[in-house]
Amino acid sequence: MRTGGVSQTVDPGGASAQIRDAAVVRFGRDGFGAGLRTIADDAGVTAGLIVHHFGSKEGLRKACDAHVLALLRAVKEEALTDTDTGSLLARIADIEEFAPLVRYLLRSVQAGGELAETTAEHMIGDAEAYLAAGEAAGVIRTSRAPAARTRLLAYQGLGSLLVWFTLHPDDGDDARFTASLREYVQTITFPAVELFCQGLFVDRSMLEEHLLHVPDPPADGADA
Amino acid sequence: MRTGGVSQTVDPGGASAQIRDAAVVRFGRDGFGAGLRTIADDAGVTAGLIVHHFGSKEGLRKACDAHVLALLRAVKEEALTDTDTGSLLARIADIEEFAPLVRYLLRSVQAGGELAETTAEHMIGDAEAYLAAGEAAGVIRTSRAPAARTRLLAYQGLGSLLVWFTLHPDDGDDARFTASLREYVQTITFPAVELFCQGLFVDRSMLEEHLLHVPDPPADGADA
DNA sequence: CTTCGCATTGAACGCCTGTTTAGCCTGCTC
DNA sequence: GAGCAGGCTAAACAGGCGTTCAATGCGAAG
Repeated sequence: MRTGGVSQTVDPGGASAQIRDAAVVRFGRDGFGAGLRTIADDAGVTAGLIVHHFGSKEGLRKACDAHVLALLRAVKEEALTDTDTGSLLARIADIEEFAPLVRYLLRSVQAGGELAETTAEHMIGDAEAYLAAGEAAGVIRTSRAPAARTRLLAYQGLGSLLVWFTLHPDDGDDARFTASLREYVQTITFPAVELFCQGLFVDRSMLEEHLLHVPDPPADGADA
Repeated sequence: MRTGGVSQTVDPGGASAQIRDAAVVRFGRDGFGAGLRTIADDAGVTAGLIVHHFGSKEGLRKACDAHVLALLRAVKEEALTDTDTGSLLARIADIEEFAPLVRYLLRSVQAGGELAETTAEHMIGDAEAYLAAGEAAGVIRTSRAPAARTRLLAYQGLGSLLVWFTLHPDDGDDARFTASLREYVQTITFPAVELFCQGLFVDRSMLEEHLLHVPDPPADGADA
């Protein structure tokens, strides 16, 4: 109904918004190799109009990037900070309306590029805030390399979600995508909690060995 | 010298092997969107010959998949089982000769498909063996959901490496790729050891809470 | 020496890509 | 009502894609 293209009576935001929305969906489904004509068909317009509005395909993608980023930022504001950023994303995608956004975001991380970096930094920031709050509340252990730990957790959370996403292809079916993410959370939550609570090794000998060999643990994990 | 294409005096394995090797390098560098003519140029042949030998582009990719998988399997046999499969991959890629193979593998995981699944299963198998050995030796804690824990660790290891790989593009420079992976290991090792030794939370209350809500933790993490 | 077979080539094909261009058609302004 | 502006379309363009095909050259077998 929304993507009909023929009967947009209210026309929310004009045709360019409609194109952008269709592009987010199509890019998320098929990746960024999707053709302009396909997107144009989805939006009920022509390929030329896309170029007319966005200059080029890259312009369209940047518009999508900005749109998705802004929308997810707004949504995240309302949600409480979650234990795991991957779980947070999955929970957001559970709201049917936002599934395409999350899918677009994952495709974007998969493909690399500016939004991928922004997303990673964003998740690192989230993790940092969560860890700091936990440390202050006394429920999270302090680390000898806090920044590196933050980065590790963010990469692990985003990365395992990405691997799951890559390995469980939905055929553009939002319901399947949502169900898959739900299954991901269900599969991963318990072992994650277990790992975070009791670690993996029975003693700290390995850690102390590392501390001997590298007296100065990496202070940060930032680069570029 | 090896990829010269003009002066293959010994011709190891024939031209089809040469094409395959060039394809592994080019696919690893540019992704699977790389054109047949580009690969043909790299190998010093024509696009038609590739199709003649491999039937189609997909046939070429499958040949690359099989080749890379066989080669990395052979290499891994020689190496001792490492703590982390990501570290193992990085260490293999450190041998200059194998960097293109690892890059191809990561591209493959990034793109999804059969080799991605095989790789994931492979890493899960490695992790399982490592964890079982550790449990038997009494250095690794037992889990209430061993299979799910194994899967989590494999996904985290592969996923964080993949995110790093995506976020740190080398321009097809093997040295940069190798250096990047080395930096990855260096960045991630300490916080990983710390996490595995002491966990993240100061007590087990969160775990016990989960055990109350879900009296039967997920026995396995397998699907499909 | 001839003949066969196979690796290999270069050109062509049809399709799809992003982009450009010319023109239409609507609605607003004077 | 005339004229202009701009959203929008259809067609064409140049280039890349994977694939096909006829023809070449070479090396081995008879």
